[in-house]
Amino acid sequence: MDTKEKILSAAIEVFAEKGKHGTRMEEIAVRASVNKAMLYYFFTTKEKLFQEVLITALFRISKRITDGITQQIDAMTDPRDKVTLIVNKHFDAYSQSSDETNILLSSMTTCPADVEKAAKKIAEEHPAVFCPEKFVSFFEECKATKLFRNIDPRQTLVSIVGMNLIYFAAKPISQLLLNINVNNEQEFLKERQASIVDLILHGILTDPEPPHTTKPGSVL
Amino acid sequence: MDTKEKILSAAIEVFAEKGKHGTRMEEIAVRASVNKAMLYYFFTTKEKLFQEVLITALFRISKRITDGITQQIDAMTDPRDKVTLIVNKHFDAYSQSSDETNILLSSMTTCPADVEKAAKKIAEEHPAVFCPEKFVSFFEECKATKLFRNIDPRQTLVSIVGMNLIYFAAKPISQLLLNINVNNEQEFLKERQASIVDLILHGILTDPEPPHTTKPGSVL
DNA sequence: AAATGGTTTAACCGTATCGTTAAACCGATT
DNA sequence: AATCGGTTTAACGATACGGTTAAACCATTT
Repeated sequence: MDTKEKILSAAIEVFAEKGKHGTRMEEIAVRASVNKAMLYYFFTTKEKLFQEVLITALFRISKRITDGITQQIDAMTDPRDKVTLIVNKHFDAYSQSSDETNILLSSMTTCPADVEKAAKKIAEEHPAVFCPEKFVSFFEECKATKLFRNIDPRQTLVSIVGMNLIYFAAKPISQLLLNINVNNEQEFLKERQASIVDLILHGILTDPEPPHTTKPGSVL
Repeated sequence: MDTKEKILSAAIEVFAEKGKHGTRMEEIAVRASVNKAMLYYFFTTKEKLFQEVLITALFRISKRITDGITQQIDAMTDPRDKVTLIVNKHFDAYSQSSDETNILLSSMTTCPADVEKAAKKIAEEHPAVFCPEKFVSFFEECKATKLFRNIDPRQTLVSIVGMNLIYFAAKPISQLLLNINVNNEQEFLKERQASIVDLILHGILTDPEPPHTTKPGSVL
């Protein structure tokens, strides 16, 4: 791994832990086992390094979601399975890219303008990985065939993202309030994922009862 | 308003905008029209001031939710109305205490330990405002009468919080991805709130169809 | 082996920012 | 009017932190 890569991955770690403003260039240098001046040699300024980190994080998450879905969705016939896949892939992406998710979450609240900039750049340069409209039109189709109730596709997407993100965003509070013993977090995550799928399916399907063929989507 | 109060409310504003680490004591002083030394006179250190701010924020949000619900829930007979009320009051609390919500959101990701500490303190000192168990037992009752499906009450609560918080946490992204024109945000918020209620009702009720008596819960 | 150019280093600079301090202010008490 | 305690101020450390620089290093080319 060359120096620039070492810096970038150390930066992702530190920014994930401390947030944009809590991060010190010195700490990134130490964690990358690199002289501090190297950060400025490759990235010019903290601001620019952070933006590169943010773009990388957002890109990785989006790619994970999109790739996971596009690889499997065509093999499916039952729209119920497709919805399940969409929900599961969101959850997987957030739980598997936890550093990237943390960066995104903290940036959305402390520097939303940066997030907007990063999102716009990715949408421009990689339109294939950023495709909410695909989901929207899929939902529209299912509404047309009366398989889905009269729901707002965009709102539903926001809700899916919200339910999937919340636990990662609010770990301390959810654990405290809901008496989750952190010992078997794995177990809890599985239940959480299943619960989201269940709520969404019953929330949007006209007739949720018929069991769908398989249980797709990886679980951690 | 005395000096200490002036400092605290200025601090809430600044911490909400800039986050814990992005906030400068000087800026709080200026916004409170107070000499910087006064911050240290009343709060000793930035760390302690922040913790007071965090506790205040968490308390206000919790109180808003709890008060709103307890005032109206007893007048209701239909459990559908009660669920609607619970969801609506969460949404109202987050959208009305936007500074406090921002503080909570940014702290959860950049300093979760502080949030945990604050939450524990409130749970100890004000057990009445922190009552997730009430919601849980309400859900359990409705499950017993077969009015609710076999859902996990704790997971459902987390989902309610998640769907209600996500838009405030992720404004830039949701707006960008979902083509929401910020012009009529009010309109969007109403739709968002209604959509969450709809999804939850259909997601957890055994038979969601019978229309419920009134549309309770304030809308902004 | 000299030169070239990308890479790396130690040492340093300036300023932003947390926090301190000693004195002044000022209303209430005696 | 003297004093006393809570409050406020201007000025001042100390240092953490972002960023710079000039020289050294070193692999490759000529």
